[in-house]
Amino acid sequence: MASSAPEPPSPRAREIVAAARALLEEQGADALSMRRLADRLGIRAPSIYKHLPDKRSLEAALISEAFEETAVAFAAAVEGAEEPLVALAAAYRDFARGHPHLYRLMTERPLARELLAPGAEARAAQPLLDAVGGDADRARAAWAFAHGMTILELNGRFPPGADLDAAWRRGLEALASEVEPQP
Amino acid sequence: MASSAPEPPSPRAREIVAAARALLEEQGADALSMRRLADRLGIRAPSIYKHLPDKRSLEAALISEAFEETAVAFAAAVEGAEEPLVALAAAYRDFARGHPHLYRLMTERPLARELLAPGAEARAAQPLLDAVGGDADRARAAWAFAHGMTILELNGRFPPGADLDAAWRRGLEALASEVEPQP
DNA sequence: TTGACTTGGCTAACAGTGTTAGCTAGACTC
DNA sequence: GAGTCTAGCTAACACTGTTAGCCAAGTCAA
Repeated sequence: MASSAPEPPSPRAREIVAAARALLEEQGADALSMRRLADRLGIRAPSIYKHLPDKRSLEAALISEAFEETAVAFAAAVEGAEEPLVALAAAYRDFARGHPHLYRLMTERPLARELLAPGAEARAAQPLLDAVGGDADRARAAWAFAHGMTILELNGRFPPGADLDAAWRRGLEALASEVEPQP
Repeated sequence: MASSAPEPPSPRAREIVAAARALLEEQGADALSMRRLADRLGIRAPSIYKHLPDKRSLEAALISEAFEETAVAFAAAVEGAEEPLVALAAAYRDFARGHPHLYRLMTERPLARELLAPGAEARAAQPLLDAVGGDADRARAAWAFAHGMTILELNGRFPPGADLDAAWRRGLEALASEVEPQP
């Protein structure tokens, strides 16, 4: 039933994924075609299928890798921070701005979880849960806010002169504190 | 320099856009190809180009239409509401759940603003600005939160059992009130 | 050393995508 | 009636992901 257990990638598969990463980051998702990827590797597109079952798994490998990187970056940002949520938000935004195409790939479609490295998604999410003291509702609201700000900015959806730093601050202030129980 | 002024669509063009809307809503973005659209209209794909310059404009027409619809729905939701931001958020979420493929089309890529009906985007945004009393920073933070919750839900990114109503409430409570100036 | 098997390339091909060029039947207009 | 415009058509191009089948080179066991 599961389409394919995520076998540990061979060295050659890892080379291919690395080339795909470079291609994606340099030229965006539209440029990440099997033929262009093969070109970059000096081989023909069908040869890629000797190492990876299909394009979905290639993308899943990129996403797994990105989850591991964000897990490290976010944990470092939260560690010892005075305002963990603010620090985490800054790290989140930095990652997305530094890797816009990768960030889009990670978020814009339903996740092929069965193809990801087990636990990668959870490891990336852990620093946020820590930052809000385990309050899952607050964590989800904060993630939604951060993702919304990020993707709307990446997609150029805010007006040109908009002060996005101010909007980030406004949202984080609102979400930073515990909510008092309703009287 | 501008790729093409958005000429007022001919009646036939409007029929084509209507068929595209139905196709999109029923079967999703992947199904919205020029050939499948032509099939539904009983013609061949190249004939569509007699009425619309390209697929981008077709999508832009769908997005314009959706902006007009949301402008009406959101204005109605805010009008006379006790908690305008909460009412607006409910209307926003309802629209996205009722038209998930259309919502994705509207938000997932940079907007081809030059192809949209002039003012459509602004009309759709106005109710939010009203709901937050003209505070642009709060409006952007609220939009980001709502879009984040919406698209992460549509993409199945929250864990299966997650109480999203609670996360929505948590975020809206935080964003509903003015922020007191920092002491 | 030889024979068998595996690895990792290759070409050719298929069905699908958006799009363009060029043809034409019919309707409309002077 | 002649000319022109409209809205369809077929054929084709350059792409996309993917499969089938071939083959040279390397590995390994008898």
